[in-house]
Amino acid sequence: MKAVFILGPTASGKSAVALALSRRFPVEIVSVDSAQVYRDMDIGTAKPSAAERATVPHHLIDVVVPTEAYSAGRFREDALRLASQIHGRGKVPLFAGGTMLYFRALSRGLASLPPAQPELRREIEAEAAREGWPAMHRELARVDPAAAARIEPGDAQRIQRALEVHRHSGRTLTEWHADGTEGPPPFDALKIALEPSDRLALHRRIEERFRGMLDRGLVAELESLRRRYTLTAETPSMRSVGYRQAWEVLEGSRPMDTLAARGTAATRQLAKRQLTWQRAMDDVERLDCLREDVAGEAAERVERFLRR
RNA sequence: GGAGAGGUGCCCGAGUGGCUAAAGGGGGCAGACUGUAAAUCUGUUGGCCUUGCGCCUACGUUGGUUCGAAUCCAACCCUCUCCA
Repeated sequence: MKAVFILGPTASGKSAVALALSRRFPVEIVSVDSAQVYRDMDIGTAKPSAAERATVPHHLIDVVVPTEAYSAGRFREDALRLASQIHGRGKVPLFAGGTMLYFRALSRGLASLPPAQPELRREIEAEAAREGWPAMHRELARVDPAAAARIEPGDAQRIQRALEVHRHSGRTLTEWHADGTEGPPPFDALKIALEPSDRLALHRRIEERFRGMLDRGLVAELESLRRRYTLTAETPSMRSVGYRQAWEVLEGSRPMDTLAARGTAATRQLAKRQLTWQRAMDDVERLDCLREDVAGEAAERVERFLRR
């Protein structure tokens, strides 16, 4: 069993490479993208167009509504299930995207942990609102000193998660982690990482791309999302790059004319974080995404890999 | 032409005599990261080096008051608002 991974920061041209590969090899594309999973969020997540999606099956796009929450754990399950279905059809899954935690969850596995408990999260949130996160961190230090030592007192999200796991299961996060992870998936993967040889060139591309999103109506898309769904600034989908900045404009807390600059900066930061992950990965083939013929170079690797 | 308000580090912005290389935010840079990850958090951010309670440069410009000025005074330059 084989699979191909194409990972890279935003605006590195992953989708184009994936599509090019799909014309030469019997693949189905599985998106590895924590924002493209949301239905009706099309412009800001740079989803492949309907026409592109018609040429080759794309999976894990539009799988939840924007009010829902997705997760790394759910991604792993979905991805493994899809991989086996695709293999069953005699094809090769092509995982393409930029959510590095999802890639990691897929290739190394996660510790088996209880999933998110929305009611508990609300409960913890309410307590934190009363007593402050430092107090919650102290509580964590009592039940799970190792986790508390690892997690910064200001890191509300991780404190919440650690307390949630403990309150829900009676076992600490540290104990769960000690059980180890699920391990690698049941297939061989060729991992191709797209990396820009020149960060500034990528930054220019990002700026152009974000302005393009504004021209195509990112703000109008968000307005329509707000009409159709019950969303808040804290809804996970609304915290994604571009939507968050546009949200601030619609709320009046930021002037419209700063949107392009703020959105571009946020996208740059995203790309940087993605690259940090990528650089730390081993067993990946690195290709310069700025090269004219990246797709061709990627195709060569895939050719060799599939023939092996 | 007259009356006000204002010019601070890459940007925004606080600061009315010493504790100020200058709060805070943004941006930049670096780092952490196990079911929210396009998330969340941490550090750093004038220059130089012999890395020192060091030297230099810096709060529009020039000059002045003072032991000491981003902070007070004068003149000048520029920006904005209102009146003509």
